Amino acid sequence: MSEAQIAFSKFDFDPSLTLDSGQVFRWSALDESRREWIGVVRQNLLRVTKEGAFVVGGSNPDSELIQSYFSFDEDLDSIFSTFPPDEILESAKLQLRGLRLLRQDPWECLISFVCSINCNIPSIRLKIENLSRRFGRKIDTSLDLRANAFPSAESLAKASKRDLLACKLGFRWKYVKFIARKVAAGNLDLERLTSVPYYDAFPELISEVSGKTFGVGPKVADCTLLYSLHKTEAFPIDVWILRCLRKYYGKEIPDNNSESLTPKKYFTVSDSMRRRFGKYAGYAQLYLYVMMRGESNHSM
DNA sequence: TCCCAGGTCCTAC
DNA sequence: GTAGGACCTGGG
Repeated sequence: MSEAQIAFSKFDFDPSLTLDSGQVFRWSALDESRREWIGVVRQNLLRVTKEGAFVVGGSNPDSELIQSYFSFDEDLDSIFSTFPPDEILESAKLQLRGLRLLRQDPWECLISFVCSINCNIPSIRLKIENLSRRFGRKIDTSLDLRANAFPSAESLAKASKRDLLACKLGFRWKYVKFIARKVAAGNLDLERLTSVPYYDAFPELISEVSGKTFGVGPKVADCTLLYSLHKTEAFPIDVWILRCLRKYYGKEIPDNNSESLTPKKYFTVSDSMRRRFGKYAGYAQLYLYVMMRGESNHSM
């Protein structure tokens, strides 16, 4: 095994909770104990435990990249101390100690959540794996397994409908291709959004064709902003969070009995949660989401 | 065989 | 603005 790039001992970190939280789809547990995980981070293959990360394939990333990926620059207790008194969140914090928000590659994250549209988690993973195997660069590793980096925007922009369908993208193929072309052409600069405030970055991510949105709606945009660009004000609303809010924060949800989530309602609910939880609302979202999945025992 | 899934688009009001 | 249906496809 390679030497540890970075030791995690001084950080509040639970690999199982973090890497199987639904914010990322490229990690697998190496055994039943779920203590060791293997996954792709940009061009590298990493083995991760509670104690540290080991590079087992690809180039040699500096430890800053890994620190940043796990957001070790942020202290979870300090973040929770910014929330208003909240029994539900306090309970989630106790249950989910060591769950961290990641800083993924924004391009991969965006396409991953496009792949998530009307899909369950195993199916999302399959799509991302298929795309990587077919279009991504192979990662050299001494381990007895195959690993590929996530494909570039250029390679997906050039991909044919036939090839994208072969990756089991279904109707999402046209969204992926459209967004890939936009990024490859330089009309959407995701890295630049790192330094752009949440409210300005959000509309830039919503892709449009002649005035109409196409492929990236508010949920996918918010997931990308939160899980990769680290806009912690983002509060993605999906069916699980909606169920959670109805159950615990019912008063803040307009027309509480309707299942549908119109764009206007999305912003109303999301903004209301941003006002409630503040600058780190996205951390609250992550904890509430994982708690809800755990309650229903329906994850994976 | 049928039903559902970390949404989004389209159409008809 | 809003509700309701369609959408590819793998897995229960």
